[in-house]
Amino acid sequence: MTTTRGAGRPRAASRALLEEAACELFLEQGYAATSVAEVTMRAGVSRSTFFNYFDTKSDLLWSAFDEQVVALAARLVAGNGDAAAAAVRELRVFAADLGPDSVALAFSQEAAMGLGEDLRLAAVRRLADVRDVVASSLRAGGAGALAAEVTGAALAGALLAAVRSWSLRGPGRVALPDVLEEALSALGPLVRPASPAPR
Amino acid sequence: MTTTRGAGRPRAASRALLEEAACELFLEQGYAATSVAEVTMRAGVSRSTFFNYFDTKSDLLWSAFDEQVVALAARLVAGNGDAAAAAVRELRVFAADLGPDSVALAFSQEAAMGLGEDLRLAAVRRLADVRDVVASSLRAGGAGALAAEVTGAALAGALLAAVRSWSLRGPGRVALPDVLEEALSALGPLVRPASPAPR
DNA sequence: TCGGATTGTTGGTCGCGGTCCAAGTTTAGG
DNA sequence: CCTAAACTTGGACCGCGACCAACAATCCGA
Repeated sequence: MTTTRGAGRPRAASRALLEEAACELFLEQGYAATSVAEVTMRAGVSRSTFFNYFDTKSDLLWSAFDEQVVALAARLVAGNGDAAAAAVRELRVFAADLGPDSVALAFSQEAAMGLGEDLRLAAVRRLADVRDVVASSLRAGGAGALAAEVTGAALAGALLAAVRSWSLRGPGRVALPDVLEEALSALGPLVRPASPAPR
Repeated sequence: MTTTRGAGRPRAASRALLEEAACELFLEQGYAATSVAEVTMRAGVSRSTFFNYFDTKSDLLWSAFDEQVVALAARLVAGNGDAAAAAVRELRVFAADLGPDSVALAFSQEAAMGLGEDLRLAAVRRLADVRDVVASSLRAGGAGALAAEVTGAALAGALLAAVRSWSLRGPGRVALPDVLEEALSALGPLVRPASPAPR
């Protein structure tokens, strides 16, 4: 615990290494048809090692997104002022910070082949993650449990729909924050008061 | 192909049988700690047979809910008038028709032990089901894909939050439609215009 | 220079969910 | 009575994820 790296064997594998190998294989054969074992084969690493870096196969596609989720959670614990407004605001920086990484791959696969149930489930799991993070923040802000969960689900649904639409149109063609604004506007006046014209 | 049931062996092992056995075991040992094999053992049926009646272990808890989802989908294909209003309206009959069945068990388990990731995933899968059904209906009604998905997610989120809250307070103590109204009201003016004061 | 202590990697085993299939059993109907 | 349809069964199979005891590489202090 000195500063950066104490004693010990240096890491032979890395998340990035596994993600690259996985992306190649997913593009070649699709997500469902690729096993964790194959990924680790190509990465030149044992299967056991995989689970030192990821909890789940689907984390390979969503790791960038998941990072943003924990960052969002961290930002929301320090909630000041209107919790709902804060949630919307922080959701916007979520969108701004999320790069066109492997997340897009998840949905591009959905476009190519009829989205496997696995992918659908992995995506909606993230929706629940965001919903719970937001709901928890709203509850801390004094909202009732039911209202907090509903609002969280609505906002999370907007975020995920935005990410999906953004990925499908090909990231780069549009900016995620813009798509998110469009998604939020579909939520109607629920969120409008919090956004003084996003420009 | 005469009228209703052609020749053949009648279904001896009914869904109800499996559901009952499952409920017992879930109450005894919890959902995660109960395997499909155990359920079929108690039901006096082979494991293979289980998958003739259910696609997934979690279907045991959610079969009543799933029925309402297909009913909802059926009702929404015949969409007349404002699709969004119709969605809200049909969501209300969804809530009215959903009895306090095994659905409640899913969430009561969540209350007892710290909800397993399995349960959480099963629940959010239903959210996605409802979202997609609603979104599909809205798209058919002329809404854009993004807006349809967002609205669907918001409404589905409200429904699931309502079902959860209703189950946790113990069904019977409150009526699901009432809880749903409360959940919808958290969505704000998005849905208000469609409900001319429910009762 | 040597021996821990620490940190990662490996192979292996295990249980479970879910799929598939070929064979067997029960029923309706000609 | 025979056949064809509907259903059940056992078994094999695969992949995910958990777990664990051994092994390897590195750092650090004596």
